[in-house]
Amino acid sequence: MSVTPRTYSRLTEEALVLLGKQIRLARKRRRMSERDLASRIGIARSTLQLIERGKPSVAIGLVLEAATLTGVDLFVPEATTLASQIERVDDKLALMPGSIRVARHDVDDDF
Amino acid sequence: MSVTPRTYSRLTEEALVLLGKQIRLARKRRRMSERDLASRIGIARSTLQLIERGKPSVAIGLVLEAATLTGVDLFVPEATTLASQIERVDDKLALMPGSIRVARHDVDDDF
DNA sequence: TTGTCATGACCTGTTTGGCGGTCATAAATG
DNA sequence: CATTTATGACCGCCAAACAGGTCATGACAA
Repeated sequence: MSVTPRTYSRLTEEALVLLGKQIRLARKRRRMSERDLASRIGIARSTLQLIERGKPSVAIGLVLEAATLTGVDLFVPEATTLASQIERVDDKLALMPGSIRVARHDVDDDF
Repeated sequence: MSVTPRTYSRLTEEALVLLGKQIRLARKRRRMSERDLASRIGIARSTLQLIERGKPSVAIGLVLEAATLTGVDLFVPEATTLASQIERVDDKLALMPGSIRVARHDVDDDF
């Protein structure tokens, strides 16, 4: 008993709640009922309720699917496509060492 | 058998892959090994690997936690706090009808 | 008002995600 | 070079997510 219920950072929880509320708002803007959107995504209505409530345990794919189907943009504030962003990150990743060792004396950087 | 393996929209899959790669890059920037970051988040290394690979089935809370702990900003490109954004969405939600009915003749709007 | 339907909050059974482990390979260090 | 460690890719197990209902309440339409 008493299984230490995983904790999340404040930022994570807020982001989750915000995303859920945005989806809920977008759904209503499009005049879709919970049942409508849920069946459109291919999930149960109970799951959509968890998503709109911002529950951390929901599979991220289902949440993003709800977001895209309601027109909530995840990232991409502007015109840049996701694919191009992936390429940019890939380029940067290629410049990084293949595996990471512990720093000898000092800690991390972030410059 | 053959249980129709759930499909995701292109946008969802790309967003997932991008996010995973960004986390991976940020982790390396901070010179953390998979083991380091995983234990810091409180998850198994195998789970972090799924996150960095962009698997849709991972719990969204774990992914966002990995993002925040590595310094990848989800939304909020600027200074606006998440809490203030939540309030703004709440205000808009308050103006929406409590329940959504089907449109009489035509479909949705998006104005 | 009355009828209809959306929502909120449950609950149960089945499925599957996440954990913890192993092993081989790759890559960094000395 | 040799040594050490990170990474990639597996696998089995068990708790938990998700599906799919039910019911009460509330909100819309007519």
